[in-house]
Amino acid sequence: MGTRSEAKENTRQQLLQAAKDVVSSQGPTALSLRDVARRAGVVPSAVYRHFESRDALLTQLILYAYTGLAEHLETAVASSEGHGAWRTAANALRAWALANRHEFLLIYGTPVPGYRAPEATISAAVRVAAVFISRTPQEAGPPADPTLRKQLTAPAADFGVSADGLAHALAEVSQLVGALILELGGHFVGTADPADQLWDHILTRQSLGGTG
Amino acid sequence: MGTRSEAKENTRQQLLQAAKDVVSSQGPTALSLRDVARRAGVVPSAVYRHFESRDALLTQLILYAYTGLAEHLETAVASSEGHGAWRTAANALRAWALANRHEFLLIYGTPVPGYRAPEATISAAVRVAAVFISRTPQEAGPPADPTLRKQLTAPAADFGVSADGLAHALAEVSQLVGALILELGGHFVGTADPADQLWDHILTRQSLGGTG
DNA sequence: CAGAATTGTGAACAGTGTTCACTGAATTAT
DNA sequence: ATAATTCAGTGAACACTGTTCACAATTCTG
Repeated sequence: MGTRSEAKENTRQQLLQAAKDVVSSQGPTALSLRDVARRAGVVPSAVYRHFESRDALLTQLILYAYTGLAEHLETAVASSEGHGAWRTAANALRAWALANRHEFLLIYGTPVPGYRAPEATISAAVRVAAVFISRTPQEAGPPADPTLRKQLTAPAADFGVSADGLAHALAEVSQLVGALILELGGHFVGTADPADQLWDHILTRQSLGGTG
Repeated sequence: MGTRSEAKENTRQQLLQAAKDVVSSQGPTALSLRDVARRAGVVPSAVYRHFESRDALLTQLILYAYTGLAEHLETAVASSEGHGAWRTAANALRAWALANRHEFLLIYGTPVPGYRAPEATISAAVRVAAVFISRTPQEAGPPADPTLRKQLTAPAADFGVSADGLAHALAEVSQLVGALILELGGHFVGTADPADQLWDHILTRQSLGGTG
């Protein structure tokens, strides 16, 4: 230790860690650049040596949230591959969302203003999507419309599934994300709260879905 | 005119209108109390004669968003009652969400920090939910688990449907909201973008769903 | 008409993100 | 080895934010 670039990396990591702590416990709106600097033992303007702006710092946190979720999902499905992989992935998604609600909402909640996804974030998002897309049953549900199939054929090829399979996956993931958003937003209070049973019910519906 | 209470109502309405304009065009994070005061031609501290805080002002906007959506849905289904009412409601939901994205995210996106739903908001939320719940097919999808059915029986009675029907509605609404959240968040870019066809596909799946 | 109530004022406070001239030490070039 | 350059970190400033408070002015009430 002792080199300048090492020092730079150190305080950068301290800034990131402080920012993660704040977001994880209080959410992104509570993220103050000055507070982060304070926690890292540095003056506010020093943060600009490492990040272009407060939003750029937040963008980094979004990236970490994506990769954290992707790794969580991948290890979950890896330890129980085969049948029921979709259910395993779905349950891992919910477990992660409940344990990291602010990070989950950072990804799937209201987009942060002026945020344009950088390349690294996109690939991390694809990692998350791939876990589900590659584990969707091939011939479940009604076939996609010709227009939809045409739209999805190319991207489906990238994931190694059929257009119908991708359409199926997108529809099902929408349901999972929607249920979690509603649960985290307290929209099930008065009906399905806690939402554990409803979640199981949704998974059962999904595994029974299809034309036959 | 000329009375004090009328004047109070006037500036209050001006403040609300200004706030609505900002949120509608730039989203809630761009809502500045000082800016709202400026637009209403009043000094910042005067806002506190009408609203407890900036968050209280935002809460009012959430309420307006709820009632606006509820009215939109109700008129949509009223003008085409009968068969296909669910599809009509769903399409009205999407149309409203796309035309009022910030308001939609105000309701279903990341919850604003420190927000506790007041009574008026809850009843408006119920209005929205009721449009869908009362139009769900009774015997579609797998039956709910005993635990889930027990949980949902009482609230289902309030809506005049069975517990299974409510479980069905909650699952389907989750899918609709999830698809819209993902669409508005740009998560379909690269796959189902624009998402019109995927939306239709989801609605078709929903109308075909069920055990028979 | 006198007194109470309350809408709006203007100044102040603590906080925010961001910019910029600067310092001092580590790196590189001579 | 010495001089030049790079650059992480500093501290002061700017324009902004939400919020509070003593005060003025006007309307309502007894």
